Parts: sequence; C-alpha cells; structure tokens
Amino acid sequence: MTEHPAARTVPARTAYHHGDLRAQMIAAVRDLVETHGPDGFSVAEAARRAGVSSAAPYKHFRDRAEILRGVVGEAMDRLRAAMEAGAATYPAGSVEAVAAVGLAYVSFARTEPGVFRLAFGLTEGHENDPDLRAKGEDAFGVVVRCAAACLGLPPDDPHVQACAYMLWSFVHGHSFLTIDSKRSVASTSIDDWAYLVTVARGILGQGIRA
Amino acid sequence: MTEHPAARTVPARTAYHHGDLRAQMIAAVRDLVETHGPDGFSVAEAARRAGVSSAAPYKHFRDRAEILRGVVGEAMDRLRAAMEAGAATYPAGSVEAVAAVGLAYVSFARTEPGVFRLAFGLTEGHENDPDLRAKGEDAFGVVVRCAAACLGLPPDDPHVQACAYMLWSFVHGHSFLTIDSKRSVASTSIDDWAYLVTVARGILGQGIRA
DNA sequence: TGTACATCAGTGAACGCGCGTTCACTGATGTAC
DNA sequence: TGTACATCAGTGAACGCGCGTTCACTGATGTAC
Repeated sequence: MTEHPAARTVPARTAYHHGDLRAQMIAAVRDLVETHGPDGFSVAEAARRAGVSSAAPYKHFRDRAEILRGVVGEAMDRLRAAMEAGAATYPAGSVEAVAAVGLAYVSFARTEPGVFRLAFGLTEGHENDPDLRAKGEDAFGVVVRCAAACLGLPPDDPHVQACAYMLWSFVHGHSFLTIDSKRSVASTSIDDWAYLVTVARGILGQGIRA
Repeated sequence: MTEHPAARTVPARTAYHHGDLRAQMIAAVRDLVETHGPDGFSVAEAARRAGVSSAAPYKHFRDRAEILRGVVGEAMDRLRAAMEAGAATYPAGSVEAVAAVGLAYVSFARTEPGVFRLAFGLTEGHENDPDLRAKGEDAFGVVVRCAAACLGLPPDDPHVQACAYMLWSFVHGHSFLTIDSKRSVASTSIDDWAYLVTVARGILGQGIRA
C-alpha cells in the first residue's frame, strides 16, 4: 500500500482487451501528476502511458474531469486507509494513536505530493462532487473517532469536533508546507513524530480548549 | 489594499502605449485565476482582458512562467503587508497580535482563493525561484517576530522558530480547508477570531512546548 | 522652441503543437440454444 | 460441444480549437542639439 509512484510501472498490454483500463488510467495519471505536477496531465498522454489509443479512455470515463475525479477518489480511499492503519498501531484512545493518524497523513503528502495537491490544491470542478465530499468526510471521521476515544467523549460532542478540526488543520498545513518546502520541520530542529505527538497532546490535553 | 478581485476591473486602454502593462497583466491574471481556478489562465486570455494583443506581454515577461511568478510575487507582497497590518492593530507582544496575523492570512485566502492556491498549491516551477522563496521567508518573518515578542525571546531562539512554524502550519491548513470548504469552522460552532486566539494562546502559552 | 533620431511598447499575422472529443469501425468475449 | 449473435472494449483517423511564442512592422515618446 502507498507504494512510491515512481516505483510503479504501467505494464505493457498484451491482449486486445485491456483487462482493467480504468485502473490503469488512474495509475498512469498518478504517475504523470507526480512527474509533471498536478496540472501536467492530459488524457492523451495518460492513454499513451497505458498503451492504448487516445479514444479508449472514453469507454470508461465520460470526460477528462471524470478521470480526475477517479484519481482523487482513489487517492482519498488510500489516504483514509493509511490513516486507519496508523491509528491501529497504537492503543485506542492514546495520544499516540492520534499522532499516528497525523503521521500517515503527512507521509501520504510527502510520498505523493502531486496527487495530494490534486486532491486538495486544485478545484477544477471536483470540489462539489458528492462522492468526493463523502470520502473527505470519511477521512475526517478517522480523526474524529480517535479524538473522541482520547477525550472519552462521544464523536458528535462539539469539543471533539473542534479538536478534530484543529488537529486536521494542523496536519494539513504541515503537509503543504513540507511538500512546498517553504519550511521544513527539520529546520526547527524538531523531529516529525515528536512534533505530531506534542501537537496532539497540546490540543487534546490540558492545553487548548475551545 | 486586498480589495476583492471581483470588484476590480481592468480598465479599457485609450492610448497606444499602455502605461503599465506589466501591472495590468498581473491584475488580469488575478481576475482570471479567481474566476477559472488556479490553472485556468492563459497568456492570450489575460492579454485580451488587458485590451492588448497577445504578443504585447512578451515585452514585459520572458514567458508564461514569468508572468505566473510575477503574480505570485505580487500576492506574497500583499499577503505580508496584510499580516503586518494585522499585527499592528494590537499591542506588540500580545497574543492578539499573533492571532491578528493569522486572521490576515486566512482572510487573504478567503478573499483570493485562486491566487492563494496559485501561490501555495501549484508548483509549476516557481517553487525554486529565489525571489519568491525570499518573499515567503519575509512573510514567515512576521510570524516569527510576533511570536518572539509574545514569548519575550529573541527571534532566532529555537523555541520561537518552532512555535512560529506551528502557528503557520495551523493557519495555513485552516486557510486551505476553509477555501476547499472541506470543513468550515462554523460547522464546529467556534468563531474565527476566538479560534485563532485560542490556538495562539495554546501554542505560545503554557500549552505546547516542543 | 523645433527638428532628427534612437528607443520603447505596441500590432497583427503566422507557426506548429497537442489537446479533448467524436466517429465509424473491428476484434474479442460471453451467452443462448 | 458447436454455432450464432449481441455486447463489449478496443482502434485510428479526423475535427476544430486555443495556446505559447516569434516575427517584421509601426506608432508614440523622449532626448540631443
């Protein structure tokens, strides 16, 4: 899971029928986006990478925008899965579990900055897709549940929601700054994990109260 | 300053010589980017808006990328100015001054989401421009100085740097989430200013210590 | 103050390019009998 | 098990389009004398 995109290769096709062009197209776009930036992808080039004519993708996607939505949706799924896996590595209710969710988030951004930017930085009309919004909520839900467990409150408690939002803002901003390399945590002499634990403890512990 | 882009209009040209095409191009791109998203701009369309032939911009910019850099640089300047203005509305060294810097940042993002995304979301090669990096550092410097004043420590103190980075992460993430409307602070029943003051107090006060 | 001329900031036509998308088509697959 | 046929997932050629950029040009401006 979350293998580095550069390590992935779109396999050459052998049969006339592709098998799973939809998935291959998404993989090809991921590759492209990591190489040429979030807006450096075209249907034609992605089809070429998938070893297919430029018309073929239209058997699986209505148009360019739908391909994009497919990529973002798939990325959201992987992101949520990574967050859940992160949470599961520490005892439920621990601050470390919360920090691990944050680490998974930052790692995703660092491993696939192009896709991350595509999902959160651009807004080419996919912003109001109900499916993608739902996936976004699902990812947020992971943070909410961890925060709730940690605070010993129900997930729909306003304080839990507020804390979860703070945590997400934090990690989201850190992710962007890191991949923009505007600043690195390294430059502040704190290490990533310690940083996240400190922040989680600060927000969930005695520290910040809305 | 920081007037809403939609309210701005690129004035029709009268004379043969334009006067200040460079600035007009930047204004036109800002308009375009707010209307069509961070990647929805073209040299041709911007020139059209400025009431000029599509070749004219090349008298002022080497190529498309340089126009982009111009827009981002100008935006960075305005952002820093807004942050400084925010800080100046409260006593030096107060937590409120720090929160006001954050509010200026978020307000900028909210007022000009397209430009904000252009500056921070895309990375079409302008990421390593030394000029833009310097402007980014200048903006960060505002946060650092306010944090230093608040903590009573010199600006180059590691703790100050760490706090400033945390504050920036936070505000940066909040800005992105807000304009993506993934989540609104409103949905957590906290108001924006109270939120920023709480966060600033939490990070700079007894709360989070790296 | 008036003229000559260098420089500057535009024009508009043209270029080659790659794109998104459509179209009529064809080869492969799976199902009914 | 074998054949007929509907469906599916490709092809490849073509379309119109807008783009970024160049080019030789020209009108306006400012300076030297």
